Amino acid sequence: MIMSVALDLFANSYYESVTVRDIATACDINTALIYYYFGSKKGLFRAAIEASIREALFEYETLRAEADDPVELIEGWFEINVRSYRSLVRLVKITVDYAYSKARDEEIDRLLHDLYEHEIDQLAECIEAGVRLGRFRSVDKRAMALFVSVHLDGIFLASIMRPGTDIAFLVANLREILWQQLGYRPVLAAVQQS
Amino acid sequence: MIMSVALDLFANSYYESVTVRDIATACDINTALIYYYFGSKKGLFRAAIEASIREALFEYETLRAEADDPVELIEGWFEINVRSYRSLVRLVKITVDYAYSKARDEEIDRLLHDLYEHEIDQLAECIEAGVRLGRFRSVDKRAMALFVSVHLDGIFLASIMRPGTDIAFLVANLREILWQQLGYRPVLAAVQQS
Amino acid sequence: MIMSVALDLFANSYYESVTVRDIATACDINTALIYYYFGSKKGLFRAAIEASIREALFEYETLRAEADDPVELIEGWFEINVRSYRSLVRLVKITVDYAYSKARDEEIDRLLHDLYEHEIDQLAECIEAGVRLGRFRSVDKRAMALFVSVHLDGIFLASIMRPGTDIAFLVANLREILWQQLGYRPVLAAVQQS
Amino acid sequence: MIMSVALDLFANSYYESVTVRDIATACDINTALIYYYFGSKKGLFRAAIEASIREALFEYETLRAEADDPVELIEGWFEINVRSYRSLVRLVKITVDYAYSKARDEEIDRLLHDLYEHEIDQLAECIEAGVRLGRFRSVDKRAMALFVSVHLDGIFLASIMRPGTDIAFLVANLREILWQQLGYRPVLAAVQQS
DNA sequence: TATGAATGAGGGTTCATTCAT
DNA sequence: AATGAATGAACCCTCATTCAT
Repeated sequence: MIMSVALDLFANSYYESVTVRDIATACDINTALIYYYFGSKKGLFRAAIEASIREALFEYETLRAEADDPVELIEGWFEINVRSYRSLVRLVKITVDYAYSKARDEEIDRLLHDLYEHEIDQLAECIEAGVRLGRFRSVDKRAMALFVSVHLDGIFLASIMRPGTDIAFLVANLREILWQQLGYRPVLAAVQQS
Repeated sequence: MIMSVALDLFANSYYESVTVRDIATACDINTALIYYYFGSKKGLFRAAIEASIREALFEYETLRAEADDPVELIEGWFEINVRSYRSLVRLVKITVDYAYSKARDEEIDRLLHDLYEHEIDQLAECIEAGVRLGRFRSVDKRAMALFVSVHLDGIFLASIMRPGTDIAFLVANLREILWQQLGYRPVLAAVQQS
Repeated sequence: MIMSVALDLFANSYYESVTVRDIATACDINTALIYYYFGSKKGLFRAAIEASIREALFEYETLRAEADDPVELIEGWFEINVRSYRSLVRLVKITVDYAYSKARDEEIDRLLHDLYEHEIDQLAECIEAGVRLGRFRSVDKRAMALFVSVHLDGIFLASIMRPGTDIAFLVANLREILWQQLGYRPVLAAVQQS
Repeated sequence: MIMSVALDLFANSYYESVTVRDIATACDINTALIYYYFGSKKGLFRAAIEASIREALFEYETLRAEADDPVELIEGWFEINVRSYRSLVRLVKITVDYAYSKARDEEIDRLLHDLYEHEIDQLAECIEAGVRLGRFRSVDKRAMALFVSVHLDGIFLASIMRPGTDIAFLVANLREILWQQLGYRPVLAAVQQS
């Protein structure tokens, strides 16, 4: 699909430095065809970023449907972020680009806001549930959720800006600190259990 | 100074979407003059990013010269990041741009590496000193330093990507968690109350 | 055809002083179209010079196919040079430009070399044939061919540098001297009278 | 002197492709100084070409003052052209450039015309003298002079356009043909005599 | 006499976009 | 649905030239 290629190209440089011809060539199609499908370069960008956000939202949604236990959910959430690391970093990159672009789009703005809101809501809910179940210490659930979410962004940013960053290590570090903050003793990782 | 204006413009959109004419107009000078001084758009970019990095390094250096106590140094470091928030976010933005630019430059690469290395070294040193003095719990000093540094990047990224982000709050949050992790009780008014 | 217009413009001033915009305007097309077809100004120049050389080679080839008698061939060759004088001078001019251009091109170099080599070969062959048939005095055929070829260049150069030069007269002059050198008495009307 | 450097640069590429900065740099002076001395780029070009023409005229003048015998004069003339070949080719090149430049200048036009006229006059005079002395066959002196002059231009052009051209050989060739045309038997060159 | 700084005009080239087919 | 040809606007950069010193 055209959008997938465009997404990769947009993620690998700037919006402005990816030419429509580049995308067309990468897709092995004619330039004009992109206009036939997406109307404009911006239209293609919007479609691509929307797809990427929806994909990320879908993964979180899926996790929620599959797990129930708060610890399990949080662990699953960390796993997703390590597993889907590539496409998430890509999304972060494109979103940074978008944040500075003049061409704001309400639909995209709402989707982005939803994505972050959703992430924090879900984390906060898990924490609350854990507290309710007496497994976590009582903390400001939203502040803690925001803390984790922001740190994850930091990890993605680090993977962009600091060559040789070990994402898995940083996520593990964050995870441990989170459990400490929540006064939770993990059972020394899922690996041991199975 | 031309570089300062250029820095602002580069930080406020992409490298590619800032035209040399834009910069010249903003500086109220002739386009050709930029080429007279910097040789090329890339040359200007390099000069600007270098200046920004040096400025950040200089602030850290100054702090180190002024303070001695580890807690004081760390508090000072947090303060710098809140105070110089605008120019640091600007640097983060430009650096992300640079990370994806094809035109890598050894000098800039080294400066960026130094900047991060320096930051972590200094934090690690402070933590070690605190541990030696018996004021902090014994922890993996480099992992902890990396944790703080990465989280700070996350805060800057959040301020770019999430409208309405309260940097001061996020930094205070990080600070508190750091002290907790280090087993240190800060004595600062606002924090004491909670 | 774009190339033909470009050829004229290139021939009428320098390569550097003909702007792509000039050519586009003269062709009544858009500037970008030239890049669409030729990739660059240099590309257009190369294409134009190549076409000109091929055209000249083609004329000589045609002559050879049509005539057989050495005298006839040489006379035909003189005729071509008088008849196609405009495009040949144009080629000389462009070639001088090219000789001083930094952008040498193997393909063009070979074509130019071929053009001159071909001219001399053909003249030498004619002379040899004439000698064999006992119609010409025995001479160093290649030196004589080179002599004629070089003199023709001189005529073209003169037509560029000396306003009011009468090409036809100079060619007739050269022709007469050649026949004298070859000990041949032409039977053409105008010449017989003198 | 500035003019000498400019002459070299102009001769080695086009007028338009030599920048005033190039010349200034080559002279190790400031760009503005050229404007101080010559008023404009064109002014410098005019001064340079004038100097070159005068130099050539001076050489011919000198020859005339030194020799008297027609054969000697013609031989001397051939010698000058071989000896000063480099600066003469340079003049030819610059003159071709000039011929196509829009910036015609009456003074330069007259000088150029004089140069050629002078050359032909002198040759014609020599031929006439030789005929009068019974050493040359009776010929159309001006046609013959023009023939030699044009051929020499051809040789210079060939040296520009055909790599590996042997100027000395071509001049010797021309010389021999001239003597044949004049029915003069040279004493098998100065070399044999000494 | 000599210079560094500054400028306006324009040149080659690219690119998003459109149109006829 | 798909394409090759065509375009206008703009971009980076260079250059002849001027000016204050």
